Amino acid sequence: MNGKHLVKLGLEKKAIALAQTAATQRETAGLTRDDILNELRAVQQNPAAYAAGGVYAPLAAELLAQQATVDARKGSELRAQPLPYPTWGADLIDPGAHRQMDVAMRLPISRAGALMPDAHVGYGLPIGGVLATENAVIPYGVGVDIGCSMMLSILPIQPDALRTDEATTLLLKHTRFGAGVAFEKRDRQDHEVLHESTWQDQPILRHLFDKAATQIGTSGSGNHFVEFGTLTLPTADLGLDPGEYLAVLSHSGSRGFGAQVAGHFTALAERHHPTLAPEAKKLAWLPLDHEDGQAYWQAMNLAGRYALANHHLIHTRLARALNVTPLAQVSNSHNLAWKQTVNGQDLIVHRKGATPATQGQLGLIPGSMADPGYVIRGLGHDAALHSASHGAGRQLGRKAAANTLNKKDVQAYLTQRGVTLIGGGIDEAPQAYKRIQDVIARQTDLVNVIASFQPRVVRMDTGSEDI
DNA sequence: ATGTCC
Repeated sequence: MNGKHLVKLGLEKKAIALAQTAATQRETAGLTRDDILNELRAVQQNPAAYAAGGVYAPLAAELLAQQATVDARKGSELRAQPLPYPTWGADLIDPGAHRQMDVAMRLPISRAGALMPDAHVGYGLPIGGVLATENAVIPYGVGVDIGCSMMLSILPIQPDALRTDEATTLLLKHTRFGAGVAFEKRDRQDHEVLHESTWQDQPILRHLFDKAATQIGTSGSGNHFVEFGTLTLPTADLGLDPGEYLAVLSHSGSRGFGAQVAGHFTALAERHHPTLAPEAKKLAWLPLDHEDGQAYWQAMNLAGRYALANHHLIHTRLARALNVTPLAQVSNSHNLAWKQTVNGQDLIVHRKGATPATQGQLGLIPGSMADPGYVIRGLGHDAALHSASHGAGRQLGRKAAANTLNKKDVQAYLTQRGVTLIGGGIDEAPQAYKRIQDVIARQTDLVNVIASFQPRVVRMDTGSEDI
């Protein structure tokens, strides 16, 4: 037996060496060359049958590994051309966001997608991107802040009945902001989400429980906020008469817990797809029929419930301090994946900075720290995968905002609109965002606006450079 | 988004 025979079988370097070793043993056992070659062909045809043990086991293992690599590469290959997808407000969207969406639409698991008018560049899927996949979930298609969401509480209080200084005191006393911020043990908040048995189902959830328990009820950094403002309801809805109401609006996420879940499963997804093209690396996915995909799905949904619980605690404390019960509440997640039927197919719809907007569904689209936010009802637009924008969207990146905007202009903008700001960084300046009115105008076929909310006293984290 | 590597 020599190398030539083995090359003829179609074996490669490492496999040839293993085959040679096995063949030598079989020759010693008295088999003819033709018998051995027949055995080798049988191993090639069905390596799994020989992997458990015996003289051909090392060769069989190598052949199985080779096949797995080939399969993985094949399963991770991008389409030559992106599937087409509709865009709302293309005139407001920079080319970078489209380039990212194009890569997402080349994934073999992608089936449909849409770009919302607040879209801008993010990690992996662009912010404002909606992506429907088959039997797969993309951790970075959901984003780092899993379950990031909005909540509005409408209070039985006239807007001018709460003075600005009173609102300021309440926000300072009852909200906590900043990366890494947690409550002291004696101030720790409680919520039923912390009592779910889900926390015991995975090592990473067990590990992150303490962090989650100490951070629940806090707000993070960046664009997260809690604010008092005036809600204007032009026609009866939400079980309320038309009129003006004092309201609390918050933007918050799943804090360190969600961020670490996202990091863990993104790394896991990348290991699932080692041959994925570099431009799609941050779009690595987990199959939902695999235990890793199921684990992400469970952790993601827990982070979604946790983020909403976070809002509830913030709103409950503020309402209690005012000695009132909210008349109505609206909330929605805008960083999450949902099971949804698309064109008759059961798919996974990722919304990364996009508001679910199925027919009649309530949602919240905030503007900026000084511009109005809107309560909307979805119109269930099929091509938008029943979605809308999640806000105004960035016009300037954080660095660009810090470099081009100055405190004086931001203060003037706030003063003109009668907005008091506690904390807040220059990178969150209203001028860093697209005009919310423009963004809303580009999606009149996706949502109906039913009420507007003008911020009055806003609390955010202290940014790298204060305003 | 997150104490930016559990």
